[in-house]
Amino acid sequence: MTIGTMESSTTSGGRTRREATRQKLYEAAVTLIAEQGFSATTVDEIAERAGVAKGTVYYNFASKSVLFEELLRHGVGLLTASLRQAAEDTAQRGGSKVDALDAMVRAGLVFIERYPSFTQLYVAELWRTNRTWQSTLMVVREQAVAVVEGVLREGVQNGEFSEEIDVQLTASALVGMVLVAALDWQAFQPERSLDDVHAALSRLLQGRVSGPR
Amino acid sequence: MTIGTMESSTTSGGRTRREATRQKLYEAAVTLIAEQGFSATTVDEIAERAGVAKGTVYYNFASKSVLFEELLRHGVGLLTASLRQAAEDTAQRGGSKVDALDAMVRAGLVFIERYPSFTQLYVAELWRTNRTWQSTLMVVREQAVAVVEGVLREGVQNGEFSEEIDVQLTASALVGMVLVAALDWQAFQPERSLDDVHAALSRLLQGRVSGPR
DNA sequence: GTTTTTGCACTGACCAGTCAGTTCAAAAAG
DNA sequence: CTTTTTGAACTGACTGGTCAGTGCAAAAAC
Repeated sequence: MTIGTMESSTTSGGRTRREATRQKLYEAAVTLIAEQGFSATTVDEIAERAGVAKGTVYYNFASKSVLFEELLRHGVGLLTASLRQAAEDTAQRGGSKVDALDAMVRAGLVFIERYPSFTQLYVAELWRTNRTWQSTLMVVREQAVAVVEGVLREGVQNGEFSEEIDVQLTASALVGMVLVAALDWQAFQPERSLDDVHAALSRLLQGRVSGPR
Repeated sequence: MTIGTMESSTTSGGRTRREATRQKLYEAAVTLIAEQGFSATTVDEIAERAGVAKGTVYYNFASKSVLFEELLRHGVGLLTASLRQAAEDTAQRGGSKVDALDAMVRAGLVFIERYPSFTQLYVAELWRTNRTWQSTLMVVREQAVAVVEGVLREGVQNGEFSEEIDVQLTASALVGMVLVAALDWQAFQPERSLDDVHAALSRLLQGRVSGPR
């Protein structure tokens, strides 16, 4: 995706070049902001890491905040698509709703393994208040959680889940479970395999924690 | 602060006033940093919110970072104590390990309800890298998670939990479950009662999600 | 008399955003 | 095929402002 950048290609000029620059800026920004936070990250740093002049940042994005917001939108878009895909695939394969949740847990882990910095940054900003990009975060959160809530609701309807479960809270809790477990995995035991982590979470998800019954 | 005495250890007077000022500064800082993040929060703001002169901040703390670090230590100390208490009480009452976990979930919720800003701020900083207070965060995280891990381990030993569970990961996941559910609760449905939220999480914890038996 | 707080002026570093100027590939003209 | 023009993309020095931290004399608290 980012490689190459040999010109040619494209029908009408320059478009490709710009896209490549934006991509480089996203990648630079995501790492730096994950490490240091938004305010502590300077535009100069982002430009330098992307191998681009500062002016280029402002040629491509209206401001530092706008760059960040577009980054958020882009990233959560990827996650949401992936979760939806997982749920759909399970349904088509005739799997149960628990299977769907399990597949989504895995999709979440895959995402976090692939984009750890983005995840870090997202978590760090999500519950802040008074920030300009607050609304962007909300919208984007809504989308992702809605997928989980959808599966839970369907499960309640078809009798697979108890009618007494609190869909909203349970969805939050599940997201939190995966999020924190995955971040800890990446931060403190990155050598472990995804399957390994997934197995542990599966067990928890399916209530197979208590002893041999 | 440099060498020697200066620490005349005023038994009655001085201690209290200073302590009160520090407390005011903690409270001001915790709110502001939770809302805006560390870097975006200025020392002038903290002083103003605490109703104190800027010089006082520097009389009481060596720097902005030090103020923040001591804040972290102080806050997590409270949480850890509370979790330990919950586990202990359950044990003394002869409850099972699941009961202990459940009690700890509740203790966590109580803490977050009481100190939502601190929790926000903590989550926002925990997985960052390259920060000066990184080590403080780690130590402090270790303490809290260790309490949960302890209970899980005891549960495995006495046969209440499966031997196959991954203690470390499961502990992370449980912490994440409570953390995210509680933050969402505070942020998006603050009108709900603690009992309500606790009930929903209990259900999840005890695997009573799947249908009517 | 000692500790703590105040108020305020000051400094030096740092940083978001700007803008006049440069680059260069492709289109138009010759 | 060669030369000229065009304009989108990019550059980096510069500006105006902000902020952590200092210094200190005087007041307040103890």
